[in-house]
Amino acid sequence: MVKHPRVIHRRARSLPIALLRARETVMAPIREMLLDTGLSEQKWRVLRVLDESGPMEQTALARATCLLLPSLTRMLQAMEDDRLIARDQVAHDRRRYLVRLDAAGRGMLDRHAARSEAIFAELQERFGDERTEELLDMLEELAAPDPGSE
Amino acid sequence: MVKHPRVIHRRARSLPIALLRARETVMAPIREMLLDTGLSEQKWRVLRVLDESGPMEQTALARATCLLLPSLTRMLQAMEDDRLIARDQVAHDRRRYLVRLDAAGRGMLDRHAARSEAIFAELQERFGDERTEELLDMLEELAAPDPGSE
DNA sequence: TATTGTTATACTCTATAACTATA
DNA sequence: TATAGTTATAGAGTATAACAATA
Repeated sequence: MVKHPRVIHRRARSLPIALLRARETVMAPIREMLLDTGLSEQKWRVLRVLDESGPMEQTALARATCLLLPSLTRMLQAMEDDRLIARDQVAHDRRRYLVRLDAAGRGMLDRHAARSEAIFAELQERFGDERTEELLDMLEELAAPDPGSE
Repeated sequence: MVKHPRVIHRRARSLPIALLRARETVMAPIREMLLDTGLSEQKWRVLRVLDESGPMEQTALARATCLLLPSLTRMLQAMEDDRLIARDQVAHDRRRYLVRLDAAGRGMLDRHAARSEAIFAELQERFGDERTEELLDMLEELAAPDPGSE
């Protein structure tokens, strides 16, 4: 007599949820920091990506920040008013705009760079330098589109 | 003559953004799957956590799903109407409710278990079994509250 | 005809505070 | 007095489609 295979039927631990929880933990002190700035987490992300990767077109920026283009459009309008970013129309294709950091955005990043790096350093100490790098490598690989698609 | 140390001023790659991008990549096929169910990502998360960890009180469930208690309250009300979950008042403390899967929720999970597991298996193949486990371990450790606080 | 970015709209979740009931 | 959960409310982001301008 063979037992029915469906015994307890507990599923594997969830990678998306693990990623979310890890992110919430890491973001907690950053969120606290952002209270002073009046910036949403998303706008801060826009600044960070521009700082990391330099000027980008909006479609690319949307991908890089994990924001939808319509959401990004409105954020950029507000951020442009606040001199956080500036947009330069591309000469040879006037549909496109190159988004870059503007004075207030650069200032915002500079003012919070020390705190932001301290938060990360604290985490690195808790988690280990090598493992932190390893984790970042794995996450980047996980997010990379499968080779051959670009 | 010593060069000024602030050379290019490029910041370290961002762990929160890396976590977000990885999550978006992993979630993409799940989101597609959820289109059929009519469930939001958050409600799906509630079901998955209950499936993974069994019945829980609402405050614990809010923590586990990374949702705020007021958001969770309204989601649970709708999910209760739809028989996705049920709530049992705790006998010895009538402020508390134990949330558990109900018939429709169990059915929903069962109907999508195969697809959900296939998505994860595909990822595991691309990424390697061991490294996937390792990644999950690291993420859980990262999300763990520092020892001594509980 | 396809692509870049915008506008419109409905909806959901976030976030905070104030509240109820139980302990 | 403190805690579990609810309600209220404002606001921001999500998601989809339709649109304008340009290529």
